[in-house]
Formats: sequence, C-alpha cells, structure tokens
Amino acid sequence: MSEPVTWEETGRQGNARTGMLHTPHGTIPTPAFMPVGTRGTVRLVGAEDLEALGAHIVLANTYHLMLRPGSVVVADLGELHGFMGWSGPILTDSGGFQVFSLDPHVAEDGVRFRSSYDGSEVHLTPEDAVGVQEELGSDVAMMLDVLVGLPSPRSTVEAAMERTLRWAERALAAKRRDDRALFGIIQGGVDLELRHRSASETASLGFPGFGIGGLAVGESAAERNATIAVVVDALPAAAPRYVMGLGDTEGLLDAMARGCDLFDCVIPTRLARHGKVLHPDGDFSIKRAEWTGDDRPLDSDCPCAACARYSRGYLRHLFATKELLGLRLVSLHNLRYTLDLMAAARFAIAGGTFDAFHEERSSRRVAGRGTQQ
RNA sequence: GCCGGGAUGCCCGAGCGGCCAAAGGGAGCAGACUGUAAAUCUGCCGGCAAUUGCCUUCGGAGGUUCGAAUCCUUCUCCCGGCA
Repeated sequence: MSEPVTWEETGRQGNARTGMLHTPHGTIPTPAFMPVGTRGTVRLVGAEDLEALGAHIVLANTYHLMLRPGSVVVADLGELHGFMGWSGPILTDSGGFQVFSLDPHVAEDGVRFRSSYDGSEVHLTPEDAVGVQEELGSDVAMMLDVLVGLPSPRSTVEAAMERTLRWAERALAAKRRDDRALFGIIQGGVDLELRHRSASETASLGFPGFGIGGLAVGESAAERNATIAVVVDALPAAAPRYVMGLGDTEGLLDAMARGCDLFDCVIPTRLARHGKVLHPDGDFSIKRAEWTGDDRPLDSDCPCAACARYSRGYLRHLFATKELLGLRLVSLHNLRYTLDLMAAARFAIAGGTFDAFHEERSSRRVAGRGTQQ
C-alpha cells in the first residue's frame, strides 16, 4: 500500500528546500503556510476568499469539530471538504493544542476536558483523535500529543515527550483509513537531547510526515532555531516537516532556512481582528491615531482586496466604529502577506537566493521598526 | 409664581464631613497576541514633578469646620408637579 500523502523535493539551497506535497485533494508547493480554520472556517474568510488569496491548504481542529457540530454531521455533509466548501487539502490538528490551552486533566489513557461549549465532560484518547479525524476526512491527521508551555522543568518536558511517544504508537495502531495520512509529532521543549530522542524514535515508527510541536510557546528565537535544527537532523529527508503553530515573519524565515516545509498559525487572522497589520517594513496597528487622514493603502505593493481599494484612514475608521468589514479586510491582508511571503520564499529557494532573501526581509523589518511606513 | 428633584473629571455616572485627584462604564491613547474558550486581554487616561511630592478640580459666590464634592446661605441653569 502506498502512502496517501507524500512529499518530494524539487529544489534546495543549503538546508532550505522546496517540494511538492501530494495529497488526496491535490498537490501543493512547499514551504506552505496553512491558514487556521479551527471550527471549519478561517474566521471572516470564506473558502472562495482562500482560493483568491492563493492558499493551498487549510487547517481545522478535531476537538472543536467533534463537539460542534460533531464528526458524524461533518461526515454526512461530505466530510470536511464538502462541509466547509473547500476542495483543496485539509490538515486537522488532533486537539493536542487544547491539551495545552484548555488545561484539562491528562492521564496515560487520554485527556479529560470540560467542554468549552456546554461544560460537559469530554474524553479524548489517542485512538479517538485518529478515529474522529478519519471521520472528518482530513487529508492529514495529526496524532494526539502532549504539549507543555515553556519554560517548564525538564522532568515535565520529558514526561510529556515520552507520553507523546507512547501515544504515537497507539495512534498508528488505531489508524483505519488507508486513503488518509497520519503525521507524528515531536516534543521535548527546547532540550536538545530530548528533542533528538523524540525525533529519532518518532521517525522510527514510520510516519509519512512529522509535526514539530511545542514551539512558539514562550521560548526565545535562538532556542527555537537550535531545537528545529536538531529535530530536522534526526528526521528522514523525504518526509515533510511541519512546525506547528509558528507564523510570525522571522519565525517562518528561520524555520524555512532550517528545512521546514509546513506551517500554521493564528497570527495573521487573530492579529488582524485586533487591528495589527503585517507589513514588510514592520507590523503596525491600524488603530493608531496617525492614520486618521491617511489616504495610502496598508501596503502599496500588496495586491490584496484591502490594499486594492481602501485607505488606512478608512480602515482605521472601520476599527474605530467596530465595523466588521475592518476585521475582514485586515484578515484578508494579513493572510495575503503571509501567503505571499511563502511564495517569495519558494521562489528564492528555487532560484538559489534564499539566504539573501532571508537577510533582506529580516533587515527590512528591523530597519522599518519605529518608522512610519 | 409655589412645591419637590438635580448640577461631579471629554461623556455617562457613584460618592453625601477626613482613608477623594475622586468608584464604575464609555470615549481617547498605547501595548500584547504564534497547532484560536481570543472582534480578546493589559496599561495610561487633571497639570507639573516623576520611589511616598506639589498645584488646580466636583455649576457661581460667600459661609460653618482643624478639615467640605459632601453641611449652611444665596445666585444661575436644568427636570418633574401645582398654579
């Protein structure tokens, strides 16, 4: 039986690499950024918008969808693809992040949540997580893992990593559908020894792709970069590497430079709802008083719907008056910014200019910081 | 004209002798956000000085008191009721 999801390298510069990720719902170029659509929707952004923005793959969440509307409802409505009107590839997170963000009771058997919707008790095991995701029909399912915040005591990080390893075996054993993929997840905090062990042992279990989890939770950029380097080194070259939850400009560039292929993050959309605009010269708040009478677009080089016809002065007004259109327009802009960053990075890697690109984008943001774009 | 109620910082609104530069909202101004319990959260918000300090504020004027946004007198303006 051949894997339903495979990755092949198409270009390389140093450790940075481009490739094609083949999935049951299409082939996409990597490195790729996945907009986050936790509840089967990228907030304020429809599937038609995602197509127009140039998104290739989106992420949805197991925990949230199993509670509402329930995986059976989703399955009956044409699985996730039919349900949310998106015909491209979909990756689902297992609920592992909710193990972190909702602070449930975690035991060896699984996780016990208090439902954030109706307060009822929800039990989720590594086997359940696989089963629900197969029912949802995502192209790529993620194993249920144990994520801890940083900094944490080494014993805590190690225990979470080892439990994640045991859950990896259980997840693989629970897999039923051979037309859908299941990725393993590496844990171990910023401890390089733990990370190496987690990566090599998870790799030995034979997953077709790997999530690098437990990052972007409080560690420094230097710690993160060192951790990613160690993990990448211990993973098979022919498998895609997905840094979970990473999505700021510097983080994406640093991780791509170290050979990572997939990313997801709420940053573009959440920051947008909070009025923060992503910009090559440094991010800024659209709510700032200085934009009141400004007739320029957010970014004169950006082709997004917001930049194509609306001024900073108008967008600031939308935020000041709490008009929903403002949230949507900046969401579209921030997603476009992030997706375009990935496209430019792929182009640079393919052309052998990624190092210069990386340097230029980083220094431009540093130089632009504190200045009025 | 008479009887009653009220005027508080940009706005609304608590306070009813000291612990009041004065609660709480809102507005305004900044900031945070990374596998979304997040259209959320945090800070500042009279002036000056900037570890506990000073000055000017609670409709106007005057008074009582060691001390008043809080009590008294009076004026101005609002809002009810009766003429």
